[in-house]
Amino acid sequence: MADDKKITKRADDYSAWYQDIVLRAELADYSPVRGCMVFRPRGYAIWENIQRDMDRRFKETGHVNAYFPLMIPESFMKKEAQHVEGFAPECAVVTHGGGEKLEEPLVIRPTSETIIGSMYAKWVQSYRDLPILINQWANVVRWEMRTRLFLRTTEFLWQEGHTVHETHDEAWEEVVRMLGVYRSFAEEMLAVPVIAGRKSDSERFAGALTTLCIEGLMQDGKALQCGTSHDLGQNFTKAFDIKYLGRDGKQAFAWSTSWGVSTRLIGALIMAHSDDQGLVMPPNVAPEPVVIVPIWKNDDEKALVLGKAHELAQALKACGIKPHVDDRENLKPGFKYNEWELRGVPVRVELGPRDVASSQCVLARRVSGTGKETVPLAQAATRIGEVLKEIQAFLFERALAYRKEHTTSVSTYDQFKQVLDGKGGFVRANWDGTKETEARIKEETKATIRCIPDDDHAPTGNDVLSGAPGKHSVLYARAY
RNA sequence: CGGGGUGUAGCUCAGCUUGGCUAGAGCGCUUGCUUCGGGAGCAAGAGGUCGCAGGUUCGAAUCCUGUCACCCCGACCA
Repeated sequence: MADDKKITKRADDYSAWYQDIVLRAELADYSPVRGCMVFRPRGYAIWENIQRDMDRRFKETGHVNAYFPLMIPESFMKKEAQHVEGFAPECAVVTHGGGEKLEEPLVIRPTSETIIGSMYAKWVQSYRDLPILINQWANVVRWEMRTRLFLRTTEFLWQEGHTVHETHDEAWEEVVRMLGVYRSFAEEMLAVPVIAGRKSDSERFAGALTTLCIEGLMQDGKALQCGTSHDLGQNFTKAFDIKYLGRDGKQAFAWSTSWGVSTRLIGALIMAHSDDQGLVMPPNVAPEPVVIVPIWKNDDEKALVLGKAHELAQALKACGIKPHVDDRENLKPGFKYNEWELRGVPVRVELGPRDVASSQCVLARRVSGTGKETVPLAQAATRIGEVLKEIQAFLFERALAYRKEHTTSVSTYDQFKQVLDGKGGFVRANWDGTKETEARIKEETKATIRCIPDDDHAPTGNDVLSGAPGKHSVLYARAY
């Protein structure tokens, strides 16, 4: 009843708010191991929903799943120069096993390009063996100095696609295709609008020629990278000797790609939609899209109301909607309402004796509400289906409006800094294409080039900082 | 690794300055009864080697030394 029921307001302390939401909605918890987190059932359910839909999209684009080992011989990591350099500082290394020191240490995968590359070298002989289109769902470990639940932890879950192609053109097509898959997934399922584009050289994946990405914008005005797709060129195929006999009878190195999204997406979901009342979940990935709260005073009413509640649940299941009947005895309905709101349930159905008597129920929505709505039981399932769609669309539109509001084009460095320190968000500016400018802006403002958007046009103006002719029109932001 | 903070019941914390009797509160938990349409009430109960290790003392949650852990803020990253 006192303050312990409240969660921190976003305006007061955004990080504390985020932490409150994750812990209070029981999505995750801290673990005994520093930097590692526990995915609690409600948080893991979101990941399962993400996996199910994304896996379907991967299969539809011709991919198959496989699984490669957690531990990678240390020497593999060293075969691609930039790759080692990029990942060495954050690798966990196993030095002992079976009570003995290992002859060669094993790296816990921070990503699997190397071990998968070593296998592909065996599997690829001829152009007829290409393309290879494999995805794996796995955990990876990257030693992090500072961690945040879902957004950055030492161990996290993800999927990594690794493909090999005959030509660079085909590989590039794949890179673009998968970024498109990520983009539509983020927008359709997570209701998070994202900007698709290309990373600058300094933000590129260690060992890639080009990294494409989707970037989302959170409610505190900071950007969050939501997925990446890499054109690895022949860097790894040369390092691991992935060669094929071509149509022309000559040996050639293949071209490879990799792409991934992680459980960080759950952090994006939370930060994009939730409010000061708690979690807000888009229906398409919510652990519980619909909760039915039965109301009763005595055993007779309980039997009556619960019976109807389960009937309604059946009707919803028949429509492909997953309902949860909250029949806990010891809690009053009012308490349950508040709890499910904190947990982000999109639609709550209230069903009491008076409703049963008049064959109706009451719908309450977590967002976009115009008060409660009374619906005849016979039409409830259909109506709930409609409301869920409305909420899904509403969340996307609201997030999109926020992003439009928080994307500002600037032509001077003063404006640039003013926007960053003011409303935040994406700042669109011309860039001269040099590392030096990028580094100085990062140094001075903590903003990085999030991406060179797909609609990059030859800029007419000059670089905001250096004043040199602009090469690209890019999006800057402070980022997670 | 630098700066700041915190370790006492499942959670949030009080007690420590000025050592002393059986270590407390609220919430949560268990049992029972009454409640139940927006965070229920009463009653009884369970639950703590006071982060850890030394030291001072007749006596330490409290004082001293050391140590560990975690959180927050800065330098790397999906």
